[in-house]
Amino acid sequence: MELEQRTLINELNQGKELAEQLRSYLNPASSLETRQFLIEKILSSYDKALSMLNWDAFGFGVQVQPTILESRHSFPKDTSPRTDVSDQDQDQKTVFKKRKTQERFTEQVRVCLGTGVEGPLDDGYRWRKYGQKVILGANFPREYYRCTHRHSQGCLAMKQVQRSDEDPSIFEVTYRGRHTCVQASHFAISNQVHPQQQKQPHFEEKLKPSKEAFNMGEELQVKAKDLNTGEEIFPSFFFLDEFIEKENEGESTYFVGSISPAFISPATSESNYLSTSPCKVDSFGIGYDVQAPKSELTDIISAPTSVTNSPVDDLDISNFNFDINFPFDDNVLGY
DNA sequence: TAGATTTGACCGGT
DNA sequence: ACCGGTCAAATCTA
Repeated sequence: MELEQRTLINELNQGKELAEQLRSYLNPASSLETRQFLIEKILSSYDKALSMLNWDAFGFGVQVQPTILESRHSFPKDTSPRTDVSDQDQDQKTVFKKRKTQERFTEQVRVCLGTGVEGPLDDGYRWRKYGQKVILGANFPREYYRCTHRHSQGCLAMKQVQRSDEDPSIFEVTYRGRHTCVQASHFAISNQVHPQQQKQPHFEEKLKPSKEAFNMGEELQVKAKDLNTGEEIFPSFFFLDEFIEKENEGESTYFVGSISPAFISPATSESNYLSTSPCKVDSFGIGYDVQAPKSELTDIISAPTSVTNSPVDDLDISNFNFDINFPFDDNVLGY
């Protein structure tokens, strides 16, 4: 808390000083690069400060600028982050009322068996398991997860994972609430995030046989394209290469393609890269597909399967440890 | 040592 | 009373 306050003040002060520096460089004699450099640093400082305020780390109870697009269905107001420990008792009493009113949706995640994969693949968010329950009539226990940043950022997103009885290769993942946290991509900018944030989600830790395949080298570039707009999405948490709507027994379904083998193995062929077949097996024997009802999926902002609403949209990379002395050059700045 | 997981206890809804 | 969901202390792990 104290550290965050100091960091916030530091960022704001830095922004002010840089703005003053910039003012002194406004004469035509100074180079364009210098001015551009200063502008970027100023923006970076303010982004960091605003990001911290968005976390509500100081209990201001306000969001400076919503970082997540509003859902068409509004979420309950009372699910805002808890800022007072003394609220815990009352929170405990009202938890079930909240549960009923909270937005939720379910997706099915298929994982090919016999590959050492024992659970759904990483969905891009960091989750903390808080419970496991044997469900009546179900062969497999239900697992309960909440967002790792529940306490640090007041994020109330949760999910349940239930392995299907009929098809053990299918995991039904039910998401509740939406992410209000800022999560760094542990794939794309893992070299910039805090060491604690670099730790891979537990699902990935279970992928012992294929762990090397998931080893994100710094040189590995991950790109995804939204086929609807042709727009390139980068970085992507989910490495989705397709986002195709199809009709399925009268029910509209988003069919999200398999994890790109290009992600798992950059050396695999391009034909695999565009595969959408369920449980596509790549050279490492890993497959993945996701299905969710369109009507629900589109309502859930935090839905990890939503390309347009991936956490990346909420994440300004400048928020994460861009050192103030980071040597921006013209290429980086894009001028 | 901090953060994650496990697991029995507890709670509220039905 | 039963069941699903959550808590929290104990334990694990990097």
